[in-house]
Amino acid sequence: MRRTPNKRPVPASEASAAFELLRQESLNSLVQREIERRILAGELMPGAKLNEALLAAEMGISRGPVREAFRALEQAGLLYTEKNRGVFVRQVSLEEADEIFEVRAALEAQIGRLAAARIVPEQLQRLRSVIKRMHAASRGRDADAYFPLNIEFHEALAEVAGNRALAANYRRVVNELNLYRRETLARNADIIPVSTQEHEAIVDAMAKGDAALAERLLYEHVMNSRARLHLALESAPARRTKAAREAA
Amino acid sequence: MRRTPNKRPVPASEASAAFELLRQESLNSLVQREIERRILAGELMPGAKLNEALLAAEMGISRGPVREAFRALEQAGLLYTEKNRGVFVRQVSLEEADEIFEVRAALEAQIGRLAAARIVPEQLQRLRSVIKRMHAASRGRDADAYFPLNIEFHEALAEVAGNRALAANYRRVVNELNLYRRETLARNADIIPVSTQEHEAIVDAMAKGDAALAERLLYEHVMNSRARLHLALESAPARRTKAAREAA
DNA sequence: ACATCGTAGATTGTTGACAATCTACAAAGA
DNA sequence: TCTTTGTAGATTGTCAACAATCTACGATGT
Repeated sequence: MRRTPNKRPVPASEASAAFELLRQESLNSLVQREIERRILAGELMPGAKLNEALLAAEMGISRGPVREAFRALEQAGLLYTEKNRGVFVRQVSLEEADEIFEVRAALEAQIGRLAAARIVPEQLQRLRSVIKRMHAASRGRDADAYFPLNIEFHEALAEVAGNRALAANYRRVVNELNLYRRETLARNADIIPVSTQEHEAIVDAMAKGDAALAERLLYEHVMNSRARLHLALESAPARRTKAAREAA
Repeated sequence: MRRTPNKRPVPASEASAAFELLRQESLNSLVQREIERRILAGELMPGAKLNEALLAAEMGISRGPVREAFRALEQAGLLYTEKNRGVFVRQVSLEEADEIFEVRAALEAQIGRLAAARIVPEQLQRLRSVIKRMHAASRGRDADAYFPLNIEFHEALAEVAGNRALAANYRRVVNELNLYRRETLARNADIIPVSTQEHEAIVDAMAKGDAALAERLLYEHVMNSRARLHLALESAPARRTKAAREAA
């Protein structure tokens, strides 16, 4: 590191690690990951404003790298910029979410098709273990436990498909979907048993090596998720969120 | 504009236009579009290095906005950065291109499904007009005329599908595919008649409102394009490009 | 009381300068 | 001749300062 008036010396044990880190990562990529983490963790809600100077000060750096990270995250669809007014966490409307679900369905269908053709017993076993834990969460009606399992399941599928470009596109789309009202999305315990059942059918199709079936089941699974979201919105109406109020 | 020591006064007629432009667009977005244009126009070949200071000087601005544009284009998949060495136009290998074709196939299939359900006579007429011009290019074996028609056709389909998120994803993926050896891709006159025929079948399916057929035909059309690329590579082997040499 | 105007403070957009790293090339040694 | 070392120039990474714009709020006039 060079010219670091605000950083005290670091113990040698950390020093080499920090050295290696800074050797290949520049500040803007660190900032980018940190902001992304805060958004996905829910610390930054959709519609929230990000202050350049404040963020830079928090991280002990200047505004340049922060601005670069902003541009990358804007392109990734997580932020949007209003000139001379600032950058904000993107808000995804229900209409946009509906559209993104259709993109996700297409990508997941392709993931299913490829994964069914390439899956090996070891990977199949891992998927079944996830489903086993899903059943447990389902019996306990434990939505907080189910949510990460759902992510793990689809993430594992994306890996099995063995197509890095496809997996990267899938991840970006899912990230965008998470910008739709984080707090109400898929936190409904009622849908867990149905969703688990669909997951199980998908794995069964893959065990049989039935690519066409896996493709169709995954497509329908995504579109069913969308339908379940709409259903949940109708039954639990108009609990307006902070982000939604700020938008209005 | 403020503090412009290197820009002479502008005639009043232009002034208001420039004023309105700068009112909503910041420099980094202008730089971003300019670089994107140069890449898509082939002025910047895959593997080429972009010099921050040089680009900034060419456009009469400082390096800050240029760096911001770099980060956005990096996220968009058009550039990649090697720390302390610079940014380069991304090179897409044949293996990557194969993967991206599978992503494109999934997206186009979805476009086909949706477009078949939503297309109106006016849009159908426009597609048929494109195909008519394709036949003309096919008879004349005019690859230079066919290439933009192909883009226009698929672009029109993406519009008909009526899903902005899907169209945006489609465009990014196609842009990435164009980074695979621009000079050899799809410039082969032999494939024009076959490709035109496939396009025609797709439009026919949409005219019938057969979503499932349109979906399948578009999927196969993309995968056939991939196969035709491989075929062309085998028959016209190892004409190594400047970009490929630099990569080695 | 209400609307309009104007000013002060805060925030973003852009710049130029400095530090760190890389690259090319020449000098020194085997 | 070949390899290694070292140095100068070029290029990237980061920073701090300045300019332009926006926002909030009070003064002014009706």
